[in-house]
Amino acid sequence: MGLIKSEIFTQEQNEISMLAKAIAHPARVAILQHLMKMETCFCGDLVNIIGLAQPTISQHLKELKNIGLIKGRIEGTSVCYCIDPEHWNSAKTILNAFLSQDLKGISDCC
Amino acid sequence: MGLIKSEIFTQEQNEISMLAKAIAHPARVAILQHLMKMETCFCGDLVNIIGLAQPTISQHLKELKNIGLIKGRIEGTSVCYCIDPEHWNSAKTILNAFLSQDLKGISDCC
DNA sequence: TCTATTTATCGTAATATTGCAATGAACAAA
DNA sequence: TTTGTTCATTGCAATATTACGATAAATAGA
Repeated sequence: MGLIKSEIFTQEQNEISMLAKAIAHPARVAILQHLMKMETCFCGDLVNIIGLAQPTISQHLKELKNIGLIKGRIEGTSVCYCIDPEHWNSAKTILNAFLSQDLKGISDCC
Repeated sequence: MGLIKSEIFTQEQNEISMLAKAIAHPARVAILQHLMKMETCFCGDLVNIIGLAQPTISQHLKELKNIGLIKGRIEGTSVCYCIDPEHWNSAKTILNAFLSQDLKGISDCC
């Protein structure tokens, strides 16, 4: 089918999986790492740094923007992207809560 | 294409994205949440709890097992799954390191 | 105005993912 | 042995993702 049955899951489960999916590609990981490291706002040289074609980078940026992790501002003929601090922190909180649930009973039973 | 160009990324970037991909489906999130909550080892009633067909659950379990987040032990006619604590903690460390990189310069420039 | 630069969008091909029915394999119990 | 239970695997259809060439849109500078 290729179609996720989101209706049968909780909102939390869907949210966690959607945030994870945003990170589930090395190019998007690279973009986020770069934007985090930059003191100044980062623009479209991502194309040069990452070795993918410009339309491909543009597409990955769009996905990150759609889920809210980054935002962009047009500056002349180029576009300046940066992490959206609020959404980023919100995502961090949600994923951390999921990851740091402690394992009941050490559970190493297999 | 549909094919990720892993060669052009660092091992770290590939690892982060692969771990994220394991979590990038609500059914796998639900399975992991369940296994974390269970004091005892959890078996195949996942099919009843989550509303997906048995082969589908089996497939998701396989993916989680392949990446090492869970492991299974055959017990008579059924199979007992649980979190693999070492790999789980390793995954947690890697993802946390990525998530908690601090944003240089607050970077809210867009 | 004309040209160059930067980025987004469209269209498309290749591959991956999701989901399930059907089936098989392994074991337990009658 | 036969039957039932549990789970994995196979095969397939529908959809999603990844990647890029071609092109458009917007602006800057000559």
